[in-house]
Amino acid sequence: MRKITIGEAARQSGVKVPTIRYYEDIGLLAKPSRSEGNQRSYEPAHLKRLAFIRHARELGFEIEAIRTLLHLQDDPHQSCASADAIAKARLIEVEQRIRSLKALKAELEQMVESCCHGRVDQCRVIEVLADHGKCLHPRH
Amino acid sequence: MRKITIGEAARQSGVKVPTIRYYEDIGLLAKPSRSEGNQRSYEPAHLKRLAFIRHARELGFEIEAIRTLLHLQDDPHQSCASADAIAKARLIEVEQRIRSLKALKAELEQMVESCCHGRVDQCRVIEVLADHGKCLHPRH
DNA sequence: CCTACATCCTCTAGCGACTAGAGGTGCAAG
DNA sequence: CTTGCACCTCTAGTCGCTAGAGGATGTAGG
Repeated sequence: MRKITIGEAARQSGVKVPTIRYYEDIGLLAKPSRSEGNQRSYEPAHLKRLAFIRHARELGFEIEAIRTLLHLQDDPHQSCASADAIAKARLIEVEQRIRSLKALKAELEQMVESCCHGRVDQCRVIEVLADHGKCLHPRH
Repeated sequence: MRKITIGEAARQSGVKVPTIRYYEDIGLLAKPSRSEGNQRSYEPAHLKRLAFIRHARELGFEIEAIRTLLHLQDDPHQSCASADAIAKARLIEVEQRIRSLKALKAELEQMVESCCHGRVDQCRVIEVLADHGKCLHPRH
């Protein structure tokens, strides 16, 4: 049998040991069997699950979304419309976030460029922060 | 005198009432005087401060960075190098975040496009999540 | 067999930046 | 005078972990 310890599972999956225990606590990862000395003993199925979770987290999916995706994966006869919807929602979020970060970037660039490199009372950085009206775009 | 209640300060600054109290708790906003009935009573200086804080939060500065920026603002003879450094650091963060979100966006687009719109067992969305190797870029 | 040491166990508390709710008081209009 | 909103304090919850205490287990070398 190819059972491994939590430390080894962490190494192979790239998910930290306390995080693996946390995922078990919140019911995202099935409880593994235990060794005689009460140590967790993981099987390949757990590792697959961890890889899935890690990948989804890297893509910014929330835990609850991942829970749904895992349920979908477990029931392969279901329509994948829900998975599609979750991914699309995430895509829209990411697109919005990029747009708003780009606006921020422009604002910050302007702030930094116009910094007087002198004393605070002439500093554009502080000034712009104090007065939203001095921004490039009134809404960001 | 132009003293206002916390509710009015919230309306004028766009910062929610509990958040204003929270800023007071953590020492970001000076304690206002109180009315006879123990209600907070804000002056224009508080509103300016709140506007500054709100604007900085919108630009994604952390509370501790804002604390530093506020200290700088209070001492206008200081060099603005620190303010400059804080803004530059934030700019770099934002640029990195944009880059990584763009990579995510590409990944998600591919996932969504290749969704079979059928059953889960043929679904690319689930499949890609389960297998990082199917990503556009091995590192995202 | 003993010792050292890494790794494991459970449990609680902390992070940042709020947000929600309970239970009570103040205040202004009808 | 009562209704009803806005205010007060306090505690606890959110998300997704992370850190640390205090103890048990497992393994490698002597």
